[in-house]
Amino acid sequence: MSDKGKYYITTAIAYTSGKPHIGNVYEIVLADAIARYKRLTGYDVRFQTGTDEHGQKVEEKAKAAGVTPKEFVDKVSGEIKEQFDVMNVSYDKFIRTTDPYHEKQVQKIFRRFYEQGDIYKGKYEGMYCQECEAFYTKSQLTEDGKCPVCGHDVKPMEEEAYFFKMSKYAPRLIKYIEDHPDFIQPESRKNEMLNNFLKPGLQDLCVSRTSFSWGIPVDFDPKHVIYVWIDALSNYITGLGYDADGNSSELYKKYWPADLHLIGKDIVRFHTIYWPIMLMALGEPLPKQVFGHPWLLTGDAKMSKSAGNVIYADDLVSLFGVDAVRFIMLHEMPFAQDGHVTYDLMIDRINSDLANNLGNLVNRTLSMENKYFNGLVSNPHDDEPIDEELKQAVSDTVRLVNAKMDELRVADAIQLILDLFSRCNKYIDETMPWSLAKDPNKSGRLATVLYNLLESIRVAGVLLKAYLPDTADKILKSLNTAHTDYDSIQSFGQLETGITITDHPEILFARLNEKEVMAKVDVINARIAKERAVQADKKQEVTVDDFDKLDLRVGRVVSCEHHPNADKLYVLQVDLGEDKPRQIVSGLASSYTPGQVIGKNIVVIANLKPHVFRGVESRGMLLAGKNDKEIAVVEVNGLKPGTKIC
RNA sequence: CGCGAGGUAGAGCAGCCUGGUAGCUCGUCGGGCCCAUAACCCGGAGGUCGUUGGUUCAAAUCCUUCCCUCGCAACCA
Repeated sequence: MSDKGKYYITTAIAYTSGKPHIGNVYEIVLADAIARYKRLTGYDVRFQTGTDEHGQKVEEKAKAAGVTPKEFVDKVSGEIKEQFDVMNVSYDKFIRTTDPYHEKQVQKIFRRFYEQGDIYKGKYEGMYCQECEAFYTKSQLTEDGKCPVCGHDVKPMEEEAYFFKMSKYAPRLIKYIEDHPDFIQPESRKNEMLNNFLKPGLQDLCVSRTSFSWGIPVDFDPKHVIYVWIDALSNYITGLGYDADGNSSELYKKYWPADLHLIGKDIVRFHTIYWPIMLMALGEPLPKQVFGHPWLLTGDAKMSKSAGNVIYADDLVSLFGVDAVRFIMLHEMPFAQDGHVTYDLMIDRINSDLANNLGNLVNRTLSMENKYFNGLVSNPHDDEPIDEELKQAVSDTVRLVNAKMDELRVADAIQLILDLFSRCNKYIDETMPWSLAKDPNKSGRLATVLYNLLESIRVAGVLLKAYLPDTADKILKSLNTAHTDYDSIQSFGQLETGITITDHPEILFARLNEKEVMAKVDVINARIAKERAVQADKKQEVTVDDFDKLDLRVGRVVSCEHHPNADKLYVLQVDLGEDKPRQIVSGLASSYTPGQVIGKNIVVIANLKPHVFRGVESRGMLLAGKNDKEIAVVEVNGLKPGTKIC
């Protein structure tokens, strides 16, 4: 096979805050399909993924779990790797930001930026509001210099931090982006970056923190830890063996710059602005392309544990098998728009595309070859004009798949292969082999027809290696062919004659019964709900004294209006049996109309410290149950306003 | 008027950049076939392409009005 040179592809590294769901895993599978395709077509591919393990969130989660941060990330990084591995992903390197080599290089990189003047020690200045315990910039304050939220006085406070001078490199970056139209994909994101961030002017980026300690320390100023940007983004080069002192590895020299950074659309900014600028500061070449892929959603909602719609890769694999899950992930995702999956849809697609179209085609073809020729492949070239259409479809598919993959349109590429299987099914109807078999004089024609089918299947099988590797192997193995590389599908007719195919055609994808699958899904969902409940209950124990501090009262809602300045808030007047009603601001707008709230007998925390929400004071808080979708207020009936609750 | 995406047959989507008889998959109805995993092949029904106005010989496609949905931001103590 011709050597087309190197191809370095990376995914974003996954943050070790918990077990990743299929939305997270999708990115790795997409990268895997691209990596496998590039390998198939003759590139020397290196594919890197890994985990991002530092930061405040990890520190807090570890504390809550009662383990050290390192113990915590060791566990979660392992879980993440399992989720990747279960998808049969062919990465060459799994990097962790806690790897000693990475940590050392990040320190060196940071120091180098500092020494060459790109990073300076500065002060994070802000106006601090004690009431809100929050920082505000001067421009955020009210006209008379008060806190924009609560209206109290603020005082200047400063915190020491290191900053990266982003603006220095901005003109070069703008030129680079404009000169390389393919650098940011899809193109809409390119405009977003230029118009929203680069052209208005870049702010210097704060690159260190003192507020937590789980991170790589600045070696010359150890009370600072290096913040996520420099730490996480550097993985793309440290994973190859980059050395900031100039002793980079051969691997690095061979593979850098990256040909493709595959990332989620939410972090395009970091990869197309901060990362390139860091590379400029290091004097290293920029990645050739950054692709911000869309999201994989369940139903029409983003996956989240609290919403109860999480789906994990290992569960799906246990239900459908690896290749079916890979197929769903790769095929159901549009190029630039979020993809939606549900169990219904998955069952539907697996049945129609994989079982009926692909699986059945292979099965019926192999069966006929066995039945009519004992599996012995021959090609007497008893050709007819109709065959040309099939052969044309085969060579078109090879060519078009390549074109789609060049544009990273993986779903379209897979669809082309499915269309080829479909064309083969049609060819069977056109030629009617069972009918040829009845006439001994047409044996040559029959053999030719079956040869054309087997060869078409072989070509499709080779192409499938990138997307459904196990299935591709099964197909090619059952044909017993030795011709399985990309060169062998450049012209029709490379399938050997004289070979014997398997006499036990395997069912590649069994048809799924929706009821059976959904029963299993219920079991899985119950398990996930239980896991969630266990986690949610993990609050610190309190004493009766703690509870007694709360003054809970029955209140009757007298009126309810929209907050003048906030969509989700209502302003309620609540009768608590006092002289006059209390004003309470509450976030009920997403679940109730004002009319539904008025007249309700609710529970209010009467002694909560007053708080101002966007200019409206709230004196108390009402109790309500809440998940990601809806809110339901706690109601009591038959008690007078003001009644104490204990 | 905070930023962005989208509204095309019962469902899910393509087409829009580069105007020219509206397409795909699933479902549905009818037919064919029997090699195969009740599968495969053919055909039908079903859409005034969210709304208003405009440009044009011609608009799903370009411009414009309004409506709706979904992300993000703000805000939900």
